[in-house]
Amino acid sequence: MHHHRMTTDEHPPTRNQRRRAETRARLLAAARKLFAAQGFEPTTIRDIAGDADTALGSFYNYFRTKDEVLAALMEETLAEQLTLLERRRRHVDDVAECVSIAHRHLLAAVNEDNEWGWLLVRLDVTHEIIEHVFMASAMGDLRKGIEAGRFDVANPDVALQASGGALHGVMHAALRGLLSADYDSAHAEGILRSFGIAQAEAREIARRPLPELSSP
Amino acid sequence: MHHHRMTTDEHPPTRNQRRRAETRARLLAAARKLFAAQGFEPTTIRDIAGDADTALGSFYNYFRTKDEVLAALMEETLAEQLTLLERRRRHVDDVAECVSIAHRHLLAAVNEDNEWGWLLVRLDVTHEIIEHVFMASAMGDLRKGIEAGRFDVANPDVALQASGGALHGVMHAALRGLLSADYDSAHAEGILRSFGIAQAEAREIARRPLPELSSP
DNA sequence: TTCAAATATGAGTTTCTGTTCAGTATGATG
DNA sequence: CATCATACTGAACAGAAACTCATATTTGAA
Repeated sequence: MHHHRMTTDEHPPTRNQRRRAETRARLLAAARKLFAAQGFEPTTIRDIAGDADTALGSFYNYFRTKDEVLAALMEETLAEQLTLLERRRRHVDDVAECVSIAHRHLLAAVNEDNEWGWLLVRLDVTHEIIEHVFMASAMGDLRKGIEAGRFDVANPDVALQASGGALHGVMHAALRGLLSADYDSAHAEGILRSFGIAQAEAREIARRPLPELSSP
Repeated sequence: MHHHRMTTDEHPPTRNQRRRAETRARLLAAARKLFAAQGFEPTTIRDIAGDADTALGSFYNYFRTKDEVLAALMEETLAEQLTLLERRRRHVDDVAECVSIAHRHLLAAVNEDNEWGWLLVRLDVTHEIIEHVFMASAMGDLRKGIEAGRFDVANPDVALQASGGALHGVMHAALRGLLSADYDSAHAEGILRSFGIAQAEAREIARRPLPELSSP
C-alpha cells in the first residue's frame, strides 16, 4: 500500500514531491523534538501535528500510528550515526581503540545533539532496532578482540550487556548534566578495563584524541 | 486524611482490619504482576481492580492514583531488598567483596523473583526511589573503596553511573533468559575490574561463594 | 484556462480511562 | 436483635486521545 516513488527516477523532484517530503520531514522533526522532551507515551498525535504546523489529518497521510513515526525516526538517525562511527574508525587497527572510539563517539553525538540523546535514552534501549543495530556491531568488536587475544572476559554475553547498559547509564547521567568534562574517556577506560585491558594501557587508549571523521 | 490505625494497638486485628489488609494486599499483588508484565503506563486501574478480583471503586479506598500504588510497591520491596542485602554483607570487611556481593545479591533476587525483576527493570531505573535508595548506597561503597586505596577510578561519578547501568543491562538480559549460569560472577568481575581491581584478584573475589543471610 | 489527481484540513465520531457516588453488603457493638 | 460503621459495588459521567472523512486547497499537465 506504500507509495515508494523510486528515487532512481530521472526527473528532478516535482513540486508536489517536494511538498510531500517537506511535510513528512516537519512531522518527523516535531515527533523527534516532542519524544525527546516529554517522552513517547505522553506525546499525542495532535501534539506532533500541531508542532509540525500541520493539520491532524495530515499526520495520517504519512504514518499509520505513533509507533510508525518512532520506527522511522530510529531507522533514520541510527543509520546515520552508524555510518559516522564507521568513518571515524576506518583507519584504526586495534580493537581496543575501536571499542573506545565507539563509546566515545556515541557519547559525543549525544552531547552535541541532546535531542537525539534524550530520544535514545528515553526510548528504552530495548527497542528492537537499537538492539539489533548497536548490539550486533558491539558484539562483533567484542568477538574480534577475544579472538585476537586482546580482550579477556569471563562471559562475552555478560560483557556485551553490561557495556551496553553502562553506556546507557552514562549517557543518561551526561544528559542530566551530572558529569564533569572528561566523562567520555573515563567511561571508555572503565569499559576497556572490564574487557580485560590492563589499567595503564586502558587509561592511555581511552585518552587518545578521538580521530576526525574520514572522508565519506 | 489517612487512616493509619496505629500498629501499637493492643487488640488483635479485628476481622474488618484483616479484610481491609487483604484487599489492599490483593491490589498490590495485582499491580505488581501487571506492571511487571506489561509495564506501568499500559496498565489501567480497571486492570488492577479486575485482577485483584475487586470492584473498580474499591481501588480508590486504598490509593488515590496509579502512581501511589507504584510508590507503595517500591517502598515495600526496595526496603526489603536493602535489609536482605545488609544481612548478607554484615560480616564482610573488604569493600571490593561488598560491591561484588551487592551486585550478585540483586541479580540473585531478580532471578528468584522474576516478577520483582521485571518491575525493577521496566520501571525505568531513573525512578526517584530507586535512584535515591540504591545509588546512594552504591556511592557510599565506591567512596569507601577509593579512600581505602582499594579502588582506582578516573571519575567516581562516571564509575557509579556506569556500574548502575551495567547492572541494569545484565538484569534485563538475565530476565530475558539470554545469559548462561555464571552470569552473576561474570558481571561482578567486570565491575570490580572497572573499579581498578587487578584481573586475577577480581576474578577470585567475584567467585567467592555468596555469604548466607546472617540472622536479622 | 481547465480539470483531475494529490495533498491538506479540522470538526465529528468512537473508544478508552480516570473518577465519583448513591446504594448494597458485611462486620462491630451494646 | 437493632443500630451504626466500615468496606464493597458498578453504573454513570467527564475528559482526552485516536482515528475518519467530507470538504477545501494546491499542483501538474492538457
